[in-house]
Amino acid sequence: MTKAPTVYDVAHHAGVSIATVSRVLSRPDDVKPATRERVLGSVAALGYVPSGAARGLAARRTGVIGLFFQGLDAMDDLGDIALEGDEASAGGARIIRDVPERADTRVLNLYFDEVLRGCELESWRSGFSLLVGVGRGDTATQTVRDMAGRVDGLMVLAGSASEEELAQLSRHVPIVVMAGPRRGDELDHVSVSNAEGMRALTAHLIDDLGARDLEYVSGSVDSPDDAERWDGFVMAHVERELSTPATPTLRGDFTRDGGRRVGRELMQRERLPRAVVCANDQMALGVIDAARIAGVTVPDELIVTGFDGIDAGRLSTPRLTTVRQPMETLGRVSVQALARRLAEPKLPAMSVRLPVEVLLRESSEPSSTS
Amino acid sequence: MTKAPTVYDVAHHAGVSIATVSRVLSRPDDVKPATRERVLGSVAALGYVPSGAARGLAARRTGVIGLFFQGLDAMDDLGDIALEGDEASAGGARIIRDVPERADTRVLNLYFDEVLRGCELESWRSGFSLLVGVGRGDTATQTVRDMAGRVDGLMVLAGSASEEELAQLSRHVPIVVMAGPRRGDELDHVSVSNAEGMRALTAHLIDDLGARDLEYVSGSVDSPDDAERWDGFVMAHVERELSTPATPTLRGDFTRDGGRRVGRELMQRERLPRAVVCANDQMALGVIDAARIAGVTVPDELIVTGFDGIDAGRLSTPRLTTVRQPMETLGRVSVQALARRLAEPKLPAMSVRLPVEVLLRESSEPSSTS
DNA sequence: CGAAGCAATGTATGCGCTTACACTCGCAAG
DNA sequence: CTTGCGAGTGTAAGCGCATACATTGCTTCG
Repeated sequence: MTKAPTVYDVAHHAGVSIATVSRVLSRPDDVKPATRERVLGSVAALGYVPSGAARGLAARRTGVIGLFFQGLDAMDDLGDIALEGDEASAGGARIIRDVPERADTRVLNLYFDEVLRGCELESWRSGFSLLVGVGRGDTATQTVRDMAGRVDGLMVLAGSASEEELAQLSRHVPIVVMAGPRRGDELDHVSVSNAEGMRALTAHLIDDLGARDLEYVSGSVDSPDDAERWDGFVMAHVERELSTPATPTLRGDFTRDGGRRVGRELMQRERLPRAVVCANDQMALGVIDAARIAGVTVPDELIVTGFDGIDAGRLSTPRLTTVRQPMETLGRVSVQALARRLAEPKLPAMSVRLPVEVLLRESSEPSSTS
Repeated sequence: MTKAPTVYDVAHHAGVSIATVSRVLSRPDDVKPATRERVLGSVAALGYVPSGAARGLAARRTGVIGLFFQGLDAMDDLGDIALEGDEASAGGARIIRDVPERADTRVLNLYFDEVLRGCELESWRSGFSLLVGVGRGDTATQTVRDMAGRVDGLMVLAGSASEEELAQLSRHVPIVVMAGPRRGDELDHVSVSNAEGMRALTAHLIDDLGARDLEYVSGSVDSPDDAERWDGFVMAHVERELSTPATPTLRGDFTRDGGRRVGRELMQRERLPRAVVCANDQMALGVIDAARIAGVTVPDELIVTGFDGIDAGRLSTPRLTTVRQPMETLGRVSVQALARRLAEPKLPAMSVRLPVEVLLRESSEPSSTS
């Protein structure tokens, strides 16, 4: 934490000019081996660490790409965590009998975790560092602009920023929109076959399992993902000349609790639908919770399906039939798209649509499979 | 993507000097309201985005903190993902009958996901951006130095970088070591009560459940976490004047597959131990897999316990008894520690030790609880 | 033996901002 | 009518690096 050495210090120590130091660090082959070794020796001796800011400023690129997304709702009511005093705090272990009913207070955002992991992975492979930013409420605009000012390229999860905002920012840095519908813009898009997946799943329920009365549980009116899934649901019906309401009748909020609530409402009906098709896995798990409490067996009395393919659905009982999104792949491909755009800025805008997998599991399948 | 406007452009457009523009953006109150509005108008009109690099260089702080960790093993053999052509690729949906036995090829690193989430959360709350970097093999040193050069502070997951490396880097930026044992260094540490937790769990198995012969499954010789957990295991034995081997006899590799392998070996013994205490959850789940295949019931014939408290253990059947680490809290507290260090650089090195929770669930408890 | 060419290194400029300091007012106090 | 002062703004000096261009010292070839 003393004053950090700079190129000048290293140059002086090694008896060369700063240009040579810079070259040793960026294009070592342009320097005579003897000098190179000497410079590297000085670097090590002084503990020199190049300033990313100065480097970025001079070179006009930073080697950092950004990932911006909307924060979790739960972030709002997040308490402070006391940072203990200067001395080591006690630590310790508490024993808890963890019965299944204990409320799960943890904030889960499994969807995004996987996307993030894909981004990390691919950033590493491509030699970029990854700057992760979450926006929340009114600071969101500020945050995303700030990020745009310090990265070479930006990936934005659909819905995290307004289109105008993105359009403006895209004049500074290339932007890849993730998991959103392709708009009439010039941005690069990487998305997922939401409609296709939901359509295929719905078709399976109708054609193969003979279900006729299906209910759709939506997560949020604003979510473009949800809208596309609903479209797929409707499409499968229309193709078979079956009718659906104009808009989803059951509304959750993408959370397990929301699913439970919707499930409870459903269980009070005098007649259950054959299948409940949920816009995501968490809500589906919630519906299954409600069914279990009401003594309704899944899938015999009620088929429940989800969307996303999170781990929790693979580990639940019964395991959840779902449409698995390639979330990690989404992250990876987005980074690749960005890398490509950076390499060739004048390519026309591209739009990649990733295929999904409909995973048939016990929450929908006849028990023979189990 | 045209040439980006700079302070000069904004200043000219608003008819002020660049200093005023800068002030409007950093300390708005120092500027007369009328001028401020005019400048903000120009900013909006030009779509000005300040350069993070220039800002960081001039101000000597960037508002970015870094999180560095060792990459996943699976990163090595990671195939390429084809980025489709310029036109929209087909997308689509494939239907798959997902029987339970299907291999789980996904790379899980649930542990780190939660720490990362905690860091994100708290960074956002503290007004920092988070730069995430993974190191892998020989590029690790390069990566971490690079990060050190562009952040105000750095959090390093224990074991991701050598102590000398950290000592050197800490002369440039404050460093917080996460989840590692406190060394005799001047770095700030945030860690978790590994030994305490394992000791409490082991004591419970011995005292309350009457287990006498316990086996410990270690994950890696190099892991300081593992070493501490082993210490706790031994401690509980020593306190009761029971003996243990000098070093763990069963070795997994922290993966579920590794746990399965160890489990298979165990199942071939003529006499099973009463309990298998695993150094993490994934291995414990693998051991349970092996037990199920061998027809051994958990917990009646064999008690299995894990460590970490990942979701998969909460959702498994039977649910896994484990020691839950406050991983998200670990991330959050680390950010706080760093923020505090940045605010008051000359504070003495601090060491925070977070408490853990021993979660008793059905993989260890008599079935009456179930 | 001299000119040309090349490899290796040095010199000097500027990237876009922050900030110490200088400066200009307008106004209250002397 | 000065002087002093503070609010508001401008001037200018870097921050630490990359890089275009200049320079140097060799080698090579005519």
